[in-house]
Amino acid sequence: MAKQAGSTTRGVRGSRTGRPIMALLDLLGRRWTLRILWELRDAPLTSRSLRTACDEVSPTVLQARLDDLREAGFVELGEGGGYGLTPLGRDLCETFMPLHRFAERWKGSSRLRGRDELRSR
Amino acid sequence: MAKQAGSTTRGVRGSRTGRPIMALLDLLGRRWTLRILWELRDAPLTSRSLRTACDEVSPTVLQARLDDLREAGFVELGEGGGYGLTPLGRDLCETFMPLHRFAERWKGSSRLRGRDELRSR
DNA sequence: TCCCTTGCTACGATTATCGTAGCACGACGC
DNA sequence: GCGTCGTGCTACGATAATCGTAGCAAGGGA
Repeated sequence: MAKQAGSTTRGVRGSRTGRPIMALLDLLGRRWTLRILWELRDAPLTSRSLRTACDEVSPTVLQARLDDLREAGFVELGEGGGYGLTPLGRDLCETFMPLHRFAERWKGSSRLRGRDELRSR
Repeated sequence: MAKQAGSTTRGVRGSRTGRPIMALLDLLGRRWTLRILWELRDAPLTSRSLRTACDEVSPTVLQARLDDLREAGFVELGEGGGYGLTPLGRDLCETFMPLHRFAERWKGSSRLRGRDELRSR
């Protein structure tokens, strides 16, 4: 068991605390989860175009996150293929929309350092 | 350089895309980041009580995330000790507050499976 | 001095994520 | 039938992030 990425069969960390906010924060705190939801905000995407949209994520994690999000009921796989948000997932995305405005304001406060120091890539 | 956790000196992934929302989604997508912000939402906490509040995170990651959040301008270390939100960080937390309501509704939709399948822990 | 708490770090072990390649299936044209 | 394309999805070795335990230096009382 615990196949490769191991997130599919693990459930949502913190779900036993009885506080759904913790389970939600944990789910959204996994890498690429927020990004995937963000990229699906407008229209459904196929797994491959979603991968392209997410800066060529490795398909391993992409599938793991899609499984997580499907299990959570935020994302579904359409009949003709392509991943899209469920009504619930759309609600969640609406909740995140103010983040866009905030991000712009954040940049405006010159907190994002100008110099690019991405030496590890 | 690139000390241990390596996130302090890495900058925010996606910052070179010019889209601050990407940098923000990446920062918030790191483990424990959302949780830390959530735990600081009311009052400042010392590093140790913050660690307790976050279900005993390992101090390595806690310090790394605190460095990230301080660098981003969301969190600051008070003079008498204890970490608290900056005005900007408080704004970000306000943006996240609707998430609490959503999480309750999410639980209500019986999406969080009743059975606890935490077999890997 | 002793004790306690603060923020913070070292370092080996474990886990998640990455990157490349590839599978099975179905729809198309020929 | 046959080849070619796209779909969702997986294997697996390599790399990076996270964990867990222990510990440091500095400061504040008693």
